Amino acid sequence: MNLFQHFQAEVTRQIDALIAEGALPAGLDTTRLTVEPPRDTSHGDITTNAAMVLAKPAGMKPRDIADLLAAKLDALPEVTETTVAGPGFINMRLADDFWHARLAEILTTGTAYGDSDFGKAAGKVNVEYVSANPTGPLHVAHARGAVVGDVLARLLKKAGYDVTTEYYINDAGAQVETLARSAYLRYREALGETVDEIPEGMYPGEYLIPVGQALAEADGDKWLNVDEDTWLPHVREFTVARMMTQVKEDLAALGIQQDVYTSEKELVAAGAVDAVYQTLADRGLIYTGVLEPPKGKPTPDDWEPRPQSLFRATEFGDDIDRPLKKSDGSWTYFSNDIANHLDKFKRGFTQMIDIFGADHGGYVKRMKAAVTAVSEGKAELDIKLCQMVHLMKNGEPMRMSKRAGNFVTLRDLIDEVGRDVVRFLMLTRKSDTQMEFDLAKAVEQSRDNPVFYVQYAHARCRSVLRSAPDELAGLDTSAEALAQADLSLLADPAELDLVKIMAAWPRIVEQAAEAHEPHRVAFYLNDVASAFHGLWNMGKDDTSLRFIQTDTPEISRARMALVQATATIIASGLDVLGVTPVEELR
RNA sequence: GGCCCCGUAGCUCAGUCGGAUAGAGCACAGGAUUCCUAAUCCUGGGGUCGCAGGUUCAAAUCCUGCCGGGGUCACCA
Repeated sequence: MNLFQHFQAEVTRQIDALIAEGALPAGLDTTRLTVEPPRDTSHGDITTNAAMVLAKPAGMKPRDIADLLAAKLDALPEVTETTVAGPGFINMRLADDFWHARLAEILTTGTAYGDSDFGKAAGKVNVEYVSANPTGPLHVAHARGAVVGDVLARLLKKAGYDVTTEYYINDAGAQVETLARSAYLRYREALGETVDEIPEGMYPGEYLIPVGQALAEADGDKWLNVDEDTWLPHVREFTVARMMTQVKEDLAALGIQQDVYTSEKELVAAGAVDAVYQTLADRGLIYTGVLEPPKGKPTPDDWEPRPQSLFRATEFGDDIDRPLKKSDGSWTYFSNDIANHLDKFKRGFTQMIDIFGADHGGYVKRMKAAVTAVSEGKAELDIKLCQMVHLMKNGEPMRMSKRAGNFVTLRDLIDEVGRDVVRFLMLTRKSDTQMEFDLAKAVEQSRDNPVFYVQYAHARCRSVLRSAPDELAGLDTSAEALAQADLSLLADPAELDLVKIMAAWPRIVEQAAEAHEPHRVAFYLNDVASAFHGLWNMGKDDTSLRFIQTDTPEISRARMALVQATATIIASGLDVLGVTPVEELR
């Protein structure tokens, strides 16, 4: 249960009661009313701005409304204390029983705690991420987008959304042809020819050597003495397929497997682009025009003012109208991507989320404009831009050149620090701010390393639970058994504080999902771990606060419930992040 | 020059569809070891929320204009 939502409904009910009594005028709008945790916990457990929101429409002073409402709320069984403070906040303190019930709820629900049907009514959501060109293995630069997209999808699922994850394969266009020509050189090499140097503009990477070998093995010299027109389509298919296999393997190493892979080439071949062009043309959204060269910077050498097919993106909030065809008459990348998004809309997605790198920032407005146009305003596109990640080692920036033998591929990074560490650390910053990723800190076991810090808290919990049966005469530490413990014995403020933080998890899930901000989960887990470590250390100063009290088994049992719940919450959060909780850290 | 993102403590960053006295970690100073270990915790100082206006009961948050950093700017993807 999201307790804040629960009390928001309660506050609204009490307002209705006051209206029925004639104490407040009818017809008040309560949509801006919020029930939240107060900024300062000394103010209470929950707070509402109801009185301030209602003051103007009711034509009353905020404090007067607050006094009326506070008297009503004070009568609720879960509320032990209400105060009116500041400009008209109503602060409430909740009964210990209420918090104990939340603890029991966590234990009986397990890691499903925080699951919600919040997103049920939102319609189908599509999250497209990575979508890297299949011209080579994934680079470290892809790591952030991959993690952000994957965790966002997991988060949305937990919040009740109907989510599909997708990878758009850019297998049309000139770059995959260049890839094919590069692979062809490796193929000739495999058949014994000497290729001194990979020409400028080709892909020189060694990863194409096995591709050439595999092709030679499969087809022998079949493609050796034929025209490019003959071999190119086959070599292209062959190479792209190999590259995509590798991309999928690299993503799998990060724990990512997308639901749907859409091929740009197949969309084009199926006529989807022609169709969307026709649709837009029929609606008068395409015209032939000449674009101005960009101002404020030198005009490109090959600039030629020429008439081209333009999409009226400016009608949907873009800055200029955007070209749909290249000078050779073929579709632009943008055209194909419009077809891609229309295809998603036709498959029933009314909410689309694209995860892009920050270098695609200039593409955002036109794509949103296109989605509005092709869906006639019925679909919504959110684009999350992931800023660059600077790889560091001991505070020194790492040059990521292949020549220096440094890390270049995503796989290298995973091999170096591990999948869980990559996943967690990519979420320790908001996605739209640049971040540094320090390879030394990433594997360090210290407070500096949030992955470790959270895992350590979980391991401590598990450790105590493992040793409890020995020290407490075979105590049953299963969650079901512990939910039956006398939780009223948890009365220390520090213990209750931990419960309160854990009880906030459902709200965190909903809010992070709604905001499309998966990093909030990582920050929340840090808070849970911090509260737990703090409680742990209190037992060092005051042994009566230790979890295991051999002479008072009932207290121990209640505290085991607290520890079990903490492990559960951390595991639940880590599950959203796709990180495995560890049992021990030895 | 246009557009997008960022600007919060010495450093790295949080900050809830606008809410009360703006928070955390690092660093610095001092202190705490029978549960998983001081790999952790506690206490302390530290701020014109880039600048200037505006909107209102209330602005780090929304609007406008500047300053600084990054990205991007027909036909590539």
